[in-house]
Amino acid sequence: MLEKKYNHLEVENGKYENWVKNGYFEEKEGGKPYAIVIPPPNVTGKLHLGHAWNTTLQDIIIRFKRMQGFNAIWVPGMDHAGIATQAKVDAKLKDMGIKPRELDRAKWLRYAWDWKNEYAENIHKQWAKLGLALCYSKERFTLDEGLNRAVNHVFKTLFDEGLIYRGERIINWDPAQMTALSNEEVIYKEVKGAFYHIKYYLENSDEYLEVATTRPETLFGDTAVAVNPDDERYKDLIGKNVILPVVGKLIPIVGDEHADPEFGTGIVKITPAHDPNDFEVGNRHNLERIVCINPDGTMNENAGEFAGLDRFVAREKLVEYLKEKDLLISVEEIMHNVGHSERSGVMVEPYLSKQWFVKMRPLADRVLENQKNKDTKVNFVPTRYEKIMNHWMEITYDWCISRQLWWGHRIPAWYKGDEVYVGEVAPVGDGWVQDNDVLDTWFSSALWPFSTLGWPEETEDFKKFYPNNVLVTGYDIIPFWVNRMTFQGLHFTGKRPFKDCLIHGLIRDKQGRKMSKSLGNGVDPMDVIDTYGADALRFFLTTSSAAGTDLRYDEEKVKASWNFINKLWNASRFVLMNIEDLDTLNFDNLKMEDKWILTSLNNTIKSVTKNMEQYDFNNVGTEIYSFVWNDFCDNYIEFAKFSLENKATKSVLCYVLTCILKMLHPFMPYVTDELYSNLPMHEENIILSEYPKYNKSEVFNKEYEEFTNIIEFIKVFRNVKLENKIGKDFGIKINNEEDYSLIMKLLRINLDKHNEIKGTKYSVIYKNYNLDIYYEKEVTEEDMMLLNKQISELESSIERRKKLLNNENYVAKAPKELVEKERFTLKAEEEKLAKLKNE
RNA sequence: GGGCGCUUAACUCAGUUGGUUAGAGUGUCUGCCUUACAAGCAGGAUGUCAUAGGUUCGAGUCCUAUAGCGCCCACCA
Repeated sequence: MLEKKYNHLEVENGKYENWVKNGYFEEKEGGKPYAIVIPPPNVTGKLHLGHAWNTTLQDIIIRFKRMQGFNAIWVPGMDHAGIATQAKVDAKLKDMGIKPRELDRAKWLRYAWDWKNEYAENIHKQWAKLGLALCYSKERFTLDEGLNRAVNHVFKTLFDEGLIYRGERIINWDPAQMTALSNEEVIYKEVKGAFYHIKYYLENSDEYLEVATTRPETLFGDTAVAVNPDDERYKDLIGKNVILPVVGKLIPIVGDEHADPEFGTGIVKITPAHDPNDFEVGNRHNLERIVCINPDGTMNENAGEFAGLDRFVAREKLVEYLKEKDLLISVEEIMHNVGHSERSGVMVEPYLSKQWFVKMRPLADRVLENQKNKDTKVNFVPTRYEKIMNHWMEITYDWCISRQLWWGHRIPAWYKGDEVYVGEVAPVGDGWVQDNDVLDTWFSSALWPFSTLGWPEETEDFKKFYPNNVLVTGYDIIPFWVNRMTFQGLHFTGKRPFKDCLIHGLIRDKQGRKMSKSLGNGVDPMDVIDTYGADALRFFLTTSSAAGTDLRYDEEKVKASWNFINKLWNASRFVLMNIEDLDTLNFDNLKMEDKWILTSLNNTIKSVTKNMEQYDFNNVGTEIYSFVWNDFCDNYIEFAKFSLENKATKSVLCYVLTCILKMLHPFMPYVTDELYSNLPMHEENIILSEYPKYNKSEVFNKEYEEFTNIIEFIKVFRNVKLENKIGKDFGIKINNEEDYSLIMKLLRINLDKHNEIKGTKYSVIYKNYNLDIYYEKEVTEEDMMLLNKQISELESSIERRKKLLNNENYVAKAPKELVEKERFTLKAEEEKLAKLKNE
C-alpha cells in the first residue's frame, strides 16, 4: 500500500536509471517519426532554471507524442560555446598559475577537452534529475567528428558559391578576449561619456576647426576631417588641409554626406580604421587606414608617446595633454550608447581587421520568400515572434564568422604566400598553413537540426527526422540561433529546419528581476528538486504562464504544485485501496454519478489533447488540475464511497485514475510512473502506455446535467445552513417529487430524524430541487439583513434581465439559446424571489 | 527613431472566434481532526479589467488616443 504522504525523494529515486536501462527513450519501431533536437546547452557550467523550463517543455511534447504512438526522438547534445568556454578554461589555467596564451595550442586544447568532459558529466546528471526523455544513443557534441565534417562541408560550399569571403572590414573587437565578434554579440549600453571639442588648425592659418569626438584617443588614426558638401559654413574649406593635433601632420578636409550639419559642430574627424562609418568615408575618398590600437586595447606605436597605454588611460592623458597645449576647447558630458561584448562585458572596439564573412543578403532573402508560404515556413508560437525573425532577415548584414580563439571549429582555409585554399580537408603539397582562427560557435549551432542527424550524409535518421517537428527555445536566442538555423537549413536542405518554433520567455525572480550572478538572486533547479521534487518543479514551470511570456519564479507556487501531487497521491491511494480485487473493467449498470464523471473525463481528454497539440500547457494544467481536484476528488470519490462494492464503481475509479495518470505523465513523469505501476492492470511502464482518447460512448449529457444540478443544490444547501447558523436540530420539508436520496446521503441526513416542521423556514432552491429547512431560533437583525440582502440582489438581477429581454435588438440579434437561457433564469429567479418574500 | 509586449482580486497569473453578474492558485474570513488527503474538507468575502473616447443589441476581448512599466532592433562622429 502507498505511504500516507507523497514523498518525492522516494518516488523519484532510481526511476530514471530504470527508464534509460530499458531503452524507453530510444527509437520506437513502427510509429510515425517525430523529432526534436535539444538546444545544446553550453559546456561552460551548470543548467539554470531557464534550462529546466526549456527542457521540460520539450520533454512534455516528446512524452506526449510517444504516448500518441509516434516514433518520437529527442536528440540530446551540448555546445562547445567558443568564447565562453575558452574564457573559463583560461581563468582556470590562470588559477593554476599557467599563462594560457603561452601554452602551445595542442596542449591548451587538452585542458579544454578535460574541462568539457567534466562539465558534460554535470549536465548529464542534471538532465537525469529533471527526468528528461532524451535519446542518448543519438547524442552529439558540436565539436565531434561528424559535426566537424558538416561544418567544413558548409564552409567550403558557401565559399565556392561566393557566399563566404575573406576581407578587411571594421568589425567588433573584444579587447579582453582578443577576438572578433558578430553584431549579435554586441550589447549596447547607455553609459556616461563626453564630447571632447578639439581644435584642428587649418594649414598655414590661425584659424581652427572645432571637431567634437567621444573617442579622442583615436585621433592618431585620423586621416581626414569631413564636412557636408552642402554646408554653407564649410564648403569652401573642402580640399584644404588641417593639422592633426599632437601628431602634427597634414590631413585633408573632405566633403562627405556622412557629416551631418545639424549634429554637433558639423565637422567630423575621419578614422577609417576605427569606425565603420569612417571606413566607408575612407573608401569613398581613398583615405589611408591607420590602426592606432593594439588587439589588447592598448595604444600602438602610431600613438607616439601614448603607445603602450590602455585605451582609456591614453584618453585621459591625451586630454590632459590637449588642455596643456590649448587644443581642447571644451568637454561636454553626455550619455550615449556604447557597444559591449556580450561575453566579457568590456567595451567593444570597432577595429579594422581581416576576417571571414558570410554574405547574408541572398540567404536572408530566401528565408523571407519562404516565410510567405504557410506550408514551408517556420511557424512561430506565439506568432508574433515571426516578426522578430523577419525583421532580422530584412536588415541583416554580413556575418563575421572568424574568431581569434582556439576552442572551436578551425577554419578550413589554408594559405601559401598569396594563395588561399578552402576545402574539407587539408590540401596536398608542402608549405600550406591552416588559418589559425576558429568559427563562431553559432556557425556550427546553425546546422544543429540536421548535422545531428548525420547530414551531409543522406542517413536514415536525416531522411526520417528532418525537418524536425518543433524547436523550443527562449525569445532571446532568436537572433543568434533560430534565424541562422532557418537560413542554413533552407540553403542546404531546401527545407525549413523545423515546422514549429515554440518560444518561451525568461525566468525572473519574484520581484520580476532577471536572475543573475551579480544580483545573487539565482535559484538552482537542483535545489528545488531536492526540496519539492522534479515533478513539482516541472508542473510549476510549464503551467504557470502563457506561451512566450516571462515567468516569475515563486516558491509558493512550486509548493502548490507539490500539494497537487500530494492530492493526486492520496486520491490514488484511496482508489487503489478499493480496487485491489479488480481484474477487468466492467461498465455495466453505471449510475448517474459514474456517467457524470465519465462525461467530464472525456470532455477533459478532448480539450486537453487539443491544447497539448497547440502547446498550450498552461491551459492543460488548469484543466487537469480542476478535473482531478474538483470533479474527481471533491465530487466523484465522495459519491463513490456509497457504492464501493459495485464493480462498475470500481471500474470507473480505476479507469478515470488511469486516464488522469496518463494525462499528467508528460508533466510529472516520476509520480505517475509510481502510481501507475500500482494499478491492478497496467502496461510495462506508463511511458509505453497509450494516451487517453476521447470516447463518445462514454459521454452522457443528460446524466451529466442532472448530476451537476445535484452537486450545485448541495452547495446551496450547505451555504444556506452555514449562513443562517442552522444547528443540528433542523427539520426538512421536501416540496416536490424529485429524488433526494443521493443528496441526503452525501449530506449525511436521515430524513426520518429531521421531520420536525417548526420554527423559521429557509428555502433551498436550485433548478428542480426545492426544499425548506425549518429551524427554531430567534430571528436576529442579522438574519433579516441577510434575507433582505438576498432579496434585493435577486430583485436587481431580475430587473436587469427583464430590461435585457425587453431590448428588441438583443432578442433579435443574440443567439437564440442565450435568449432562452435568460428567459429560463429569469423565471427561476422570480419564483425564488416569491418564496423568499414568503419567509 | 522603428517595432513588440504588458497594465485584470491583497500577491502571482489565466481569460480561445465579442455573449451580457470576469476565473485559478496563494493569502484572508467562518465552520470542521467527515478513516484518501489538516500539505486536508465545507462555505464565504474581495475587481470602475490602467485612463478617455469609439464601434456594437452586447466590450476585459475589436478600433483610436493617452499614461505608466518592460523588451527588442537601429543609431547619434
